[in-house]
Amino acid sequence: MPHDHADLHPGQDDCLGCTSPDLAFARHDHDHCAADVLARAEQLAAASGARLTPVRKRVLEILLESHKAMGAYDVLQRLAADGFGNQPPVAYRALEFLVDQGFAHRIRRLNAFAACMHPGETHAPTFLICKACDAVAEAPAAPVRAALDAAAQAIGFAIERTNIEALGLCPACRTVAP
Amino acid sequence: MPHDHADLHPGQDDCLGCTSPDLAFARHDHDHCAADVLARAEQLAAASGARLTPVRKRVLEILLESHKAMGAYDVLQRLAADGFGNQPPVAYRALEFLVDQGFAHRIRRLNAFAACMHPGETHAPTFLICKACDAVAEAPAAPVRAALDAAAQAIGFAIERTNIEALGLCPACRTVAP
DNA sequence: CCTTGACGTGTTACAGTATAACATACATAA
DNA sequence: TTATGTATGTTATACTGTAACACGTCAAGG
Ligand SMILES: [Zn+2]
Ligand SMILES: [Zn+2]
Ligand SMILES: [Zn+2]
Ligand SMILES: [Zn+2]
Repeated sequence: MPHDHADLHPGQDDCLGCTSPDLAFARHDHDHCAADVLARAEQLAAASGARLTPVRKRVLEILLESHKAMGAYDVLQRLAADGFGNQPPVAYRALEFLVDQGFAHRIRRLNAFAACMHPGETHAPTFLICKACDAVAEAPAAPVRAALDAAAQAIGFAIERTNIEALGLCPACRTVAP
Repeated sequence: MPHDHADLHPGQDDCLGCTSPDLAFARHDHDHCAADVLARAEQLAAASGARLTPVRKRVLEILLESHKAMGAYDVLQRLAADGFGNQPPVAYRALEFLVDQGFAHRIRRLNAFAACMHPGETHAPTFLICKACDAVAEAPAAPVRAALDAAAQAIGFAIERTNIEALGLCPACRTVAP
């Protein structure tokens, strides 16, 4: 989904940075980053008939405020402050919707949720979680998934869903604390 | 660690089945399977100085009763029935020890724990979880881990620990419920 | 011998995560 | 209109995990 962007270099016809895997770990124009993902999610929802209601959209906005994963109860606090319900199911249901639609991912290692940074694109989510700054990036996972599929196929196992998560240090935090 | 096994074919000098990844999904001599792993764990503990105390050993035995993952509270119930403490920390501490020693793995998708089926061998654990029969197998993961390392290295991320889990249908359950 | 310190176990109490079940509201369709 | 499906809100409860302290054992060092 091409879009205008003031910072584009001459001859650059799209904001390539928006889909870069390491963007989460680098300083970048995150307002643009988040707005772009939100717009794409809205388009996808409209196209598929999925109802991105106020609560659900608000939850996605909240997740998109940073590249960190948020616990359901943190999301809930924000929702309550915005006048929505303040009971756990309110947050969990909205999060479940977003996950089902592919607009968010569940990071099981953290008992938390993160906005999907490239909704619509089919991707076997693979997460790199920085233990120092808590940022979460979706890494390019095609080769990982292929290797996993091969291992499964070798023994006749049919994979339906995967959770691939790696904990470590992002490029920025590595240099600070070796 | 070679060992005697009555079922070995002539010319077979070790129980190769014990390390086969799909063993968890196939009918097999599980008593032998579990006893073998337990013996290996005991040897490793003795060699490293790690203290495989009664509670810890009992927890490993409990995990080894099947190829399924068990929740900490299920383990705890069993411990209590055996006369050990019946408070959560008793189970969690023993499980933590086993995980630290590489005698068990934590399956985050299930909030549960499973015995490691090849302790001592360095392995980046990758789990195949059957959603029908709940069996959990550790798959050969070297290629998966290599692909993940490559993806991480490409953006300068230093991986420390990984959780790679796949949910699906095992060979046996596939044929029953397509 | 006795002390000291490390470690393992047991307990209380609590924190954090998640869901079941029911009530209400609103949309759309028959 | 009435019915039906879906979304939201609420109560209550279940499930998962940890902090902190008390007690016992054992080995090292006085
Ligand atoms: Zn961003
Ligand atoms: Zn970082
Ligand atoms: Zn077995
Ligand atoms: Zn199965």
